[in-house]
Amino acid sequence: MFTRMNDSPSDKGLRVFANRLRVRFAPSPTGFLHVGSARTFIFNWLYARHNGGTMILRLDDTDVERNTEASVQSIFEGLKWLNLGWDEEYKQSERLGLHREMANAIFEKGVAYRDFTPAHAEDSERSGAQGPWLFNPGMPELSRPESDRRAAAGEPFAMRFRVPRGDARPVSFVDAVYGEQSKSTADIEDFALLRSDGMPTYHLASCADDAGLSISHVIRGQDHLTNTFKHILILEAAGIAPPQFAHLPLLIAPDGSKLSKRRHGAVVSVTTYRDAGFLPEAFVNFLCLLGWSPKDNRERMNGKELVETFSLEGINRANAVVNFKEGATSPVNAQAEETFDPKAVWLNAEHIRALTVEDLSNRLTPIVREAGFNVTSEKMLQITPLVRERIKLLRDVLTVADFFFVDRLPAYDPAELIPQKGDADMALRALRRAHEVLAQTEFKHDPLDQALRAAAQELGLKAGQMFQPIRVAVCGRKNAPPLFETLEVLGRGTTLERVKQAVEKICTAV
RNA sequence: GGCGCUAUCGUCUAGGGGUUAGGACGGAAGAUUCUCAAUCUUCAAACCCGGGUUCGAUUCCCGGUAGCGCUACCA
Repeated sequence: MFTRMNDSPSDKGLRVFANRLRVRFAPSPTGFLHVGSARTFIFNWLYARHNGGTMILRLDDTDVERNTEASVQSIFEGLKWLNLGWDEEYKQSERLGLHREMANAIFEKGVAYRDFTPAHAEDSERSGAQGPWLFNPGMPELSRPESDRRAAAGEPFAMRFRVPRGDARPVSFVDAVYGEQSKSTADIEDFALLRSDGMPTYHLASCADDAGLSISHVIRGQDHLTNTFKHILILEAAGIAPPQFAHLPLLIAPDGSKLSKRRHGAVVSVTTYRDAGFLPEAFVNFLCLLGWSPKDNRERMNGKELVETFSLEGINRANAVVNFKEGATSPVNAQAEETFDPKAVWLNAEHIRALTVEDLSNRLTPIVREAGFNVTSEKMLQITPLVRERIKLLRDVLTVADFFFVDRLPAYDPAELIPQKGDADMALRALRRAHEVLAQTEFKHDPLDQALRAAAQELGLKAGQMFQPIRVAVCGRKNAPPLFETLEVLGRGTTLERVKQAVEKICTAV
């Protein structure tokens, strides 16, 4: 919890939220919503809800060069799909005054200095990771009078934090996940607070806003673990007590590299999961299981259970692999299930089966309609129980139940109509007899079952030998939902028509 | 290069000084229903390496190795 200390840069912007648990998710709008970011959002949200705290969304948009409105929209789109919500919303770019005040306060205190080195035109092959380590990436510090003179002359400068070096000391904090952390100031460079265009850097803006918004717990990716030492330094200089930190292990690709859209494709974007037919609750569940465990062997959990069970103690420290298939193409196609982490797909199927028929039906209907089929809600309600245990992703309904939606069956191989250990003649006999039986049997499960079994016996066929040709005739393929339920939904007219067509198909094929 | 973090089945993980190292996904085999799916049963599959501490380490400590992160006027 932030407690105000003396010396704070300003009272403006430092609203005091009395002793409440407040967390934030602070994405920078430079791309789509990444699965790793989504998980960070979820963990923050869970922590807030579990403890009755406040969830804040803050757009960290201080990098004017890279931010785009499209990205803002795409992040909202992803978050909206997650369907978790948040309580307060801010934009860093609207809080610049606060950031500058903090920078100036630190400068006036003598803990920061101006660096007039021109900004490097950043290039991709920034190999600064080699060579000797520089405590000051820019230029040596100028005397204050000269610094003032050049600043007054209008020369642009970046503002750097002067990290104690000759009198190096350890900077430490306790991370809720990684435990005690410590690093010597001798190993921390003079990082920038303000860019030469006057915009704050991430470090400064983040600290100022976390303080300003009274963030009590900063839960973020482990890539910020070492940055935290800088943040502690900033906070110290500004006279503000640091929040509680909890760093999350990172989500990585099967090859151990970090998730990147360029290298790994659409599987790293949240909306891809939405478009492929994942249930948001299943996706959230899946992400939770990456780097966190309820420790009681539970896998499928709904939102309520997650909120009840979630704790920072359950978070582990090793990076987690999102086990998708490398090099997969568009996930919204027939191979979708091969593309995603198998566990995500399985969990989705689990959640689908846990849905009520009405709920599932409501989620399936728009997908079917968008695919160009006219289907009434009533009919979807009938079809849903037949597909529920056969689909893993919502979109699978299009391939599993297609024959319910079309007027004419797509072409299929007449050989499919021939039953096990049978021939074309057997198929013909079965179908002709089926046509007669179906013409006069009530289209309900039990009567159909009895009549068709009796017919099979009459013809000296095994039940399967009777049913299979009918199944293929009405579904156009061998693998389909149970026959009698299917016929019931299809109705007599369609059924008889398709059986008749099957008979003709065999005749012309022979 | 420097600094930091991490290391249990292919993947996600539980566990922890003495265990047959547990579960899940995926894989294999079988049972079951009119096919498929679902369900059930069974099987294969792991403590990175080397020292130390200890009666005993996968577990604790140190070192190595590997991976990841930071080392930007990106976040």
